[in-house]
Amino acid sequence: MARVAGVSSSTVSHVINNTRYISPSTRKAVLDAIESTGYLADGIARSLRTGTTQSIGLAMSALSNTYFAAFVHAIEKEISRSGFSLVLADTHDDPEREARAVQEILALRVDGMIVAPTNGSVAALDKLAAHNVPTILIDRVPPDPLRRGMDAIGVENAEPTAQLVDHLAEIGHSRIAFVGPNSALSTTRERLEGFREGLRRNGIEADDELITSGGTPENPTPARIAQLFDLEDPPTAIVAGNNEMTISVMQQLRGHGRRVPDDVALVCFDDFEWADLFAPRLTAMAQPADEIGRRAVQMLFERLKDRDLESRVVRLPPTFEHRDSCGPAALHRRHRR
Amino acid sequence: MARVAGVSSSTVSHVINNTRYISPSTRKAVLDAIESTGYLADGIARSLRTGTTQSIGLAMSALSNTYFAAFVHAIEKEISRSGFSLVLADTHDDPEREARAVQEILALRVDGMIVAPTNGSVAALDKLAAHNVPTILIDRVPPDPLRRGMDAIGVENAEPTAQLVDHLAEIGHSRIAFVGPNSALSTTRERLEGFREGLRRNGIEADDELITSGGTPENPTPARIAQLFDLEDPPTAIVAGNNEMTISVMQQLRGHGRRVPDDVALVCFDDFEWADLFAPRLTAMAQPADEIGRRAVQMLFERLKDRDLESRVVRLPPTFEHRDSCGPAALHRRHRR
DNA sequence: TTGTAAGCGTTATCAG
DNA sequence: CTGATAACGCTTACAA
Repeated sequence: MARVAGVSSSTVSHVINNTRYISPSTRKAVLDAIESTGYLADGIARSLRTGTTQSIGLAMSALSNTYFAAFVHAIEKEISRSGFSLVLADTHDDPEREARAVQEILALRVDGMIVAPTNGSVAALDKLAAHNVPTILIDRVPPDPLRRGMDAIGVENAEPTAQLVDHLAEIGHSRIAFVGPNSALSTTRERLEGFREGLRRNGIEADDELITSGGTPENPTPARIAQLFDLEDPPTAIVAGNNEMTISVMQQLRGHGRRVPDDVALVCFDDFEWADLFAPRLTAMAQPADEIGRRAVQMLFERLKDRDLESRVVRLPPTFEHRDSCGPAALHRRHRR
Repeated sequence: MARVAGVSSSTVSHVINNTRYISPSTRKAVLDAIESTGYLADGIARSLRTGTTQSIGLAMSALSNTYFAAFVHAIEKEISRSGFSLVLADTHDDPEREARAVQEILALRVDGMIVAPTNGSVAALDKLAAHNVPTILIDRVPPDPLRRGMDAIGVENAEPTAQLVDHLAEIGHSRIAFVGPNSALSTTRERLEGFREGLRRNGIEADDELITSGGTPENPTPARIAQLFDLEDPPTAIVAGNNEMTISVMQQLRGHGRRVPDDVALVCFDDFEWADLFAPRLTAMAQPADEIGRRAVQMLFERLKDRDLESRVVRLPPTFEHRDSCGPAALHRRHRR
């Protein structure tokens, strides 16, 4: 390549990177040679030399969960704005697969990482910390103090879930169920806590029969949800703990021939893009997924610039999308204070 | 690293890769050293040396389009099964951004690529061909002969779309509109062709007023759809050309106060995971996205093994999901032959 | 204004 | 059975 332009390799490097003055004539010669040969600098060799890959890794159960798609979208957009590339690996919310995913991504020597930790992900986080890779935790904000060099960003969970319960209580429900995903996730724990607080402050006694979260191979989520309807005194309202659970609940409801909102009220954490367009129009707590993704990337870039930044934890509020999966809006208004 | 284990760097390399016999004692010494230092081989240096990165690139408008999420999911799963990593870039269905995306991914020296070409993507494909990167085209199968070293996989478009029209004609519709995405995409062209064939074979004259595809800045898709309802003789049935269009149509329908299926029948190309659970339950042509994604990866790996393979083009059939967005099923049966 | 040469961390060849 | 050493394709002092 240096040969075809008739110059030295360092000159080529300098014109590509604009890193020192080059006479117009030789610059043109090099540019022409690049054009004609279709030359593209080898990022691998460059990375080996400079120690930076201009790429960042993303590890989450990104693809099984439609809600995460919005995250990935926002993250990709923000990253590519800076000319960085995105390396993606799915953790399937399993600590072991997560560790493997992180290991693989790390081998590519990404400059930074964004991880939606699956609780029990000490192995993966330890590895990240050991290798001193700037990391942003997203969605699930661990309660324990953050490791050095890590930030976290996610949504508020407890109070908004309590508000969902408030809403159901206001319109007269007291047999309220909670259907959550994997109970080891910090988001689930916080939402469940909010659920209990909601019951408490509305004077409703908690009934553990109405709380189900996580699935096991022997008793998977669908079966757990179905059990709710076989109770002697079944729930009249359900709080779905996330996107996936909402779908699961709807499936079981259909299987049992119950309609929303006529037979049972449903509110959910996480919104759907199409929630307005199809019936039942779900009343939901909508996460600002776009902003969370965008800010996660920004925080990462800030940390890339200054690796000694203090660890930061950011919580963003979700917004209450009031639709009619708890019954027609008119009915609610009647009950409101 | 070699020092801490008290051996040479080549020995370390050989124990990591199991590439020649090492005495149990030294092997143990090396393994211990790896363990204690948390050493992780530098993939960058390795790649520079071996010329393979164990990563493959994916360029599609992956994230704006929910339907593609299923592709990405399937692709990621299949790739990680082989221990490869996934580098992702969004093309936003724009040739220029696509070229940039491909360039960036190429700089990372991925071993192969999967691309959902945005028609007009000659630049990107030329670059791929010039750099001799094994490439699989997915979703949009170009009609022209494939470049050397490229395969293509996608769904059948024309006949299935004609079947959608058959269905509408059978239950008595003759004012049938087609709402398609970007008309430059091969999928759109094929589906539109199928739409026309469907009209033809059902003895319905095509009315160009009822065909809208692609949006321009001056006349975006929502406006185009809205115009359909302002016609003197508006459509009584609509064929949505993909996922996104289905949502757009539903939005406009709501804006105009028309209900599905009571006021207008709707069928669509592309299915939704939740289509069974919410009303209207959409009658749809469901793509085997999982299989397409999986086979795309398999084809790529085959080509990685043998770069002189003949170019292959694979078309998979979608399945007709008959639900009730054209009116209750009973009504249809009455009209069926 | 440009060229020379060292070195990034591996793997592969060749000796021993 | 293991160790030197060259080479992968860049960037960056340093020299000219």
